[in-house]
Amino acid sequence: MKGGGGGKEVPVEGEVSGKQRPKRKCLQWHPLLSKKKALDFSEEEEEEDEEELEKVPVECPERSGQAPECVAMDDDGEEDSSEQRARRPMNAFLLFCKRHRSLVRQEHPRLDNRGATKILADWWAVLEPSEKQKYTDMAKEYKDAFMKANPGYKWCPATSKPVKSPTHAVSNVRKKAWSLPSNNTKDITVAKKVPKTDSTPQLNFAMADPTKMGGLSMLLLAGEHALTAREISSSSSQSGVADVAKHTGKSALFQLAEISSCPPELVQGCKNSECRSAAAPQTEVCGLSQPNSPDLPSSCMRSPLFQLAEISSSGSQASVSEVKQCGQSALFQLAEMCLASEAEKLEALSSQPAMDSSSLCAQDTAPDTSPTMDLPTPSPPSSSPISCKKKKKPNDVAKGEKSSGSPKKPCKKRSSSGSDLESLMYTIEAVAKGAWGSEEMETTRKRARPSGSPADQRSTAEKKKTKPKAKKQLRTKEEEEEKAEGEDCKPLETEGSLLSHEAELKTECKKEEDIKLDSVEESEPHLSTAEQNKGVDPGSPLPIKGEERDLEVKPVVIQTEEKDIEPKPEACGSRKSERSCKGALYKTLVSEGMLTSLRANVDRGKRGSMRGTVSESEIGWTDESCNFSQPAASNPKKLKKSKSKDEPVPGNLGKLEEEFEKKFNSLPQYSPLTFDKKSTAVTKRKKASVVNPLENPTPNKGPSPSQKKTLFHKIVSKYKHKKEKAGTLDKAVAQPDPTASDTGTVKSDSSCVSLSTETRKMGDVPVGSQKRKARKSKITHLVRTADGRLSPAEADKVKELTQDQDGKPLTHETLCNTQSCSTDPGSAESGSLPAFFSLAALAEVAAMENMHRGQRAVSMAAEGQVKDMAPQTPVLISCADQ
DNA sequence: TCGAATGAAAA
DNA sequence: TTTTCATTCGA
Repeated sequence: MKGGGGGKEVPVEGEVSGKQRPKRKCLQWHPLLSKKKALDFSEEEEEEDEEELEKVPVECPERSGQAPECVAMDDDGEEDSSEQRARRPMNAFLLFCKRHRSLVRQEHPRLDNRGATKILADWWAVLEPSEKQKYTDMAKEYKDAFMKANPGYKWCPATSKPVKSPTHAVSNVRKKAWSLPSNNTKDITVAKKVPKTDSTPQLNFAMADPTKMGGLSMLLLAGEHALTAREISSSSSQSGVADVAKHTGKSALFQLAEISSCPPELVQGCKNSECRSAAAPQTEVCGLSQPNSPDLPSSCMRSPLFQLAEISSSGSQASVSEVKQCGQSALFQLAEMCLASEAEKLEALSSQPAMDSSSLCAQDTAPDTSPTMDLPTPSPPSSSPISCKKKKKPNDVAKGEKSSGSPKKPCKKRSSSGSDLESLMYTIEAVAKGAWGSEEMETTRKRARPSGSPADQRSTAEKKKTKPKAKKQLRTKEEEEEKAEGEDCKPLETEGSLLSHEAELKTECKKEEDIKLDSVEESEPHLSTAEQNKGVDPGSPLPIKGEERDLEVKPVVIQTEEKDIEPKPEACGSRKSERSCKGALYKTLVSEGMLTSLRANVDRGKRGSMRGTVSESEIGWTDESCNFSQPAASNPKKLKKSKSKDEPVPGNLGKLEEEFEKKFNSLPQYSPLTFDKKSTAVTKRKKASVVNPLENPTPNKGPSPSQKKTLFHKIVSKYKHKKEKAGTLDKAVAQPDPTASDTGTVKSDSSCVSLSTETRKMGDVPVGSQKRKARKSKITHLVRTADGRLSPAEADKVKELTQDQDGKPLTHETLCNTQSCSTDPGSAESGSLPAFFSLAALAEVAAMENMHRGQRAVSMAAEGQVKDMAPQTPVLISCADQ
């Protein structure tokens, strides 16, 4: 340990830091440090955050924190003492690994890091020079920045430490590595704040804890909202809720939700009290994270919107048990209020019976629950944040996959509850209007500004004002959902409407726009798919629903929470009559639930849980795939943001990191498919199998499904043409092309072909240092014959894969069930598109399992043939599964 | 704590 | 030329 202390200089606070821990030894260097740009965000928020952080005694860094210079200082200090050393900057490969590991893990949940690393190495090897160049440049830039920050930095600290002892230290440091970010953050924050608080840095440091980081990052990423909320809750007094609303543009409701959810609130409210135990103020994040732990990872992946939702939900989750005590009340109340007001308006309209919702919940729950599991973990909070992090993750994973832990339910509900309310509101209105389509949009907008509505009268009026933004967000979701419903009739329109919604949202929400958009985008596909899968019901019921709902609306909301836990067959039964029309509520809930699950899965990035839920997988991939397929690819921003999720980066840094992340994110993230295509490596195949399904969904975002099909054909045709030229196209890198999905696919295809040749070369050619090369030879998974046959070694792997697939079936089943419920054989088309993606994936899997040729199937899929197959195959599969 | 990869820097 | 170490996180 360090002691840094001594060395450190840290003054008083240092003492605190003194406790600190060894972490400091290696501070990670963060590019931001050098830059230290302050975030755009209000500093205040940051400060508060810091303050909160501060509470935690952190490390010494404080000093470093004070000024950017400090960074250098730290570095120096580091030199002085091993303690402070900055971490060496990551090289291109590491950056690549960092960026893609999650993907690999997603694809191969079972795969451990080693395996993942191997795969990554393979990918890296396959990666074209131009592509690599990006990472190389990034690494260089990173290094340069690092060096600037730490002029005297020596790669090998002091005398090479004897491997072990130093190593240990290092290892420790590594884990703490995050601390570095924290430092950076501090620095950054410091730069901003420097003058203000010395202590702040310390806090940041605390944040540094991986655990916190995750949580914070999540929160931060989610948006300043959380921060804002904190401020508010914290009573910083600086900004009132209204102010916050202004800043964030959030709706009051939203804010409330956040607050309720937010630890800060808990903290304040309960701060000293038990709540804290659940989530300490500093730990708040942890607290959140704990419950959300699964989320954390996901958060990375998620879009801001999701994060927000999570936050709200998480808050509730975190406290789940506690929440009841502390948190939820406010949110729920608000929701109720809103509902009531709207209900009044809509009275005529109607609401669905709780029953339906419950039933839906139950369905959703299954999938969702797994991810949501957070609750169980909560206990851990007491433990240090770090512990929380790791522990939780595992838990999450475990839970995610199977679990059905009771606690989960609450989470879901909560998350859904908040949004549900809004969604319900919208839905109701929409129903009343009777038009889900474009009109809905308008409706939602109107709602957004509830002022007009009678409800305004209520105390909620204020809230409403603020709400609009939040509502908008929700709306988007709702709209999507609604659309989804409507999709039954008009699938295509949905997208269009979404787009329009987005546009609207943008106008209204300045700050959050991006985030929302992202979220929206993400959500859209999910929702649509989910809804479709579920099989939405007949549109007819809608009107009816409205009527019934009126009365029950409130109850529904409340019930929702309670019901979450319990499926409540009763409700289903009673309302079931309406069953034909699953209420919009259900959908909403489901959709939300889906989202939640997705989030968790996504976050996890790893685990097979994703596979379990199609939607989840879709989402996860979506993000990634987006890069490829989406035209959006051109817009790094969105992608980046979404990607930001990927990076678990520290919450504190949030802002700073964001910038850095942007850069980092800007780095192309290649889909497994790409690699697969490029390299036929078996491993990749596996991924591809998974990926394909996932990717398919992605496209959804962009073009409508129908369009996709068309595109597909186009692509195919293009592909053929291009193949000839392929050589040039080899790169097949994803996103770079603005052209979007089509291009991506095409590229991949072309790349595949061309790559195959090159790939082989690559494979043959030694990639890295010769040393490594030797090791590489060891790598079996890569081995593959030109034909695609597996080498013996591969065979083993294949087996493994098969097994993996075996595991997947459950997922499929679940999907199938869902679909079956929702989809009627005939309904197909609307559902088919979304469903089919997932199905396609399933089909692939099935193929894999059944076929020794699985490989081929995969390759096929990769090429895009799958798409053709997908529609049909899925059905078959579904049947089989069932 | 190891390991699996690659790369950069130091020894 | 060889070592370290950077990231990641399951065994």
